[in-house]
Amino acid sequence: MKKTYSIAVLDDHALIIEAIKSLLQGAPDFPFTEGFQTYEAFQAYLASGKELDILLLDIQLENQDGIKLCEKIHLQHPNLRIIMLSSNTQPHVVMDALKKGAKGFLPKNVSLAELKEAFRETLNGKTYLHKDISLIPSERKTSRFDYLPKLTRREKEVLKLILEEMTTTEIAEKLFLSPSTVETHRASLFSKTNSKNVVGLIKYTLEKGLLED
Amino acid sequence: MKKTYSIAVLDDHALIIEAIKSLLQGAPDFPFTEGFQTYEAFQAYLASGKELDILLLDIQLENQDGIKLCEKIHLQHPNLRIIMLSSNTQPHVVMDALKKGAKGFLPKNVSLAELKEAFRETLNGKTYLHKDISLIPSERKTSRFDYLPKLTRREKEVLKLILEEMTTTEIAEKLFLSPSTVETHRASLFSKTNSKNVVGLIKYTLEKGLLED
DNA sequence: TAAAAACTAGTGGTTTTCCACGATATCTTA
DNA sequence: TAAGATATCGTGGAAAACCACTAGTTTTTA
Repeated sequence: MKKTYSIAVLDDHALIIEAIKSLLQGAPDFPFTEGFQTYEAFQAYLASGKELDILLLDIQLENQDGIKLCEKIHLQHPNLRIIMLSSNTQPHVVMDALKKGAKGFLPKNVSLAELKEAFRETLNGKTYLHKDISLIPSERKTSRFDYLPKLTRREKEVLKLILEEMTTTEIAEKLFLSPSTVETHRASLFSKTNSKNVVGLIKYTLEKGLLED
Repeated sequence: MKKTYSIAVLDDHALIIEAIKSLLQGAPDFPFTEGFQTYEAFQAYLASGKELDILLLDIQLENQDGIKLCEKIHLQHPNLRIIMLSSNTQPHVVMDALKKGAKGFLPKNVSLAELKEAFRETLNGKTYLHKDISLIPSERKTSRFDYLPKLTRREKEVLKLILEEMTTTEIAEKLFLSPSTVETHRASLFSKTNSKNVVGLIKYTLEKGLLED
């Protein structure tokens, strides 16, 4: 396990960046790494090969929808923990962000203690939500956030190979199965994701992180 | 040679104007003169007979195409140095702006040092481009930003409908085209994204944000 | 204005997907 | 141990995707 984790902030207000930065001076194990005011600057940083563990992302950037941005970043960097910063804690907003890959939700006036707590939780693969944030009870009952369909071992294997642009025949050969069997697994993948065809399946997989871990 | 030069910013985001303004407080020889959020305000200023040496112009104003604006301003005020502000550093965009009279190109998160450097260069009749900007398309591999293939209008339309799980026939009907035509567009989408089939195309589209904007 | 790019549409294929069935074997767990 | 889920494979067929061409028209750009 690593000793320290790198933390970045993407928020168009320099003030927020500064606030987080100064907060984190009290947490040596979570060193503030970088602040970005634009998505482009953030992209450039990651493109240069730098590593990052956690991103604090403003939900309302200048021109961009932070949740969409979250989705995009999440697709490109599945291992990066994204924690949304927002004063808007409406349940549907929170749910939406979580579905698009956010791992946490904090208000902008977060305390150091809570910030650290959120970091620990998300690094452990959990989801952290600020106390005041309550999800709609009916949506809460399942797991912590999403009702992702459960895929069987074989279905996952087949799905991974579909993602690699392989045809049914190729997958069958690779897994030493009959094409019929692979077709059966495909069919059950469509059914589980309510897709009409492979396009829907791929979209579902990428957008909801169906294949993660 | 003058001792000081007047600098103005035309950008619809007040934040950017403020950012530049505060940056320039560290450069007494380049006093910040005025910030404008609309072209009309800028025009009014010049019409009143005030002088201006350099204009920092946002490439993406609210409703206007900054490059066209650049051309217009340049025709009216040939001696005014126009430096474009943009996060979009695609070669063709840069080339386009330069052809329309821009003398420089900078990202919005420019540093004071670079800003001053750009001013000096352009005042000397040269052209200044941010270091990450490459005019040669074949060098884009070295650029920090991913190269995205340029899709035509029709290709984008077709791609959007593919994303909606529509079949070729359905797309053809919706766009009032022959299925053959839709197939042609599909084929060129595959070719442009180096995909073997629709799976690769969808992955590419979602992961690289091909369809954005 | 000439060249290039985009858009259109076709022929005639082959391959792959997707569907609707049925059916047996194994593994898991209540 | 019985039920249920998972994994396996089949037939047959319709629909869709994909390929390799050609080629005329329109729009854009140099």
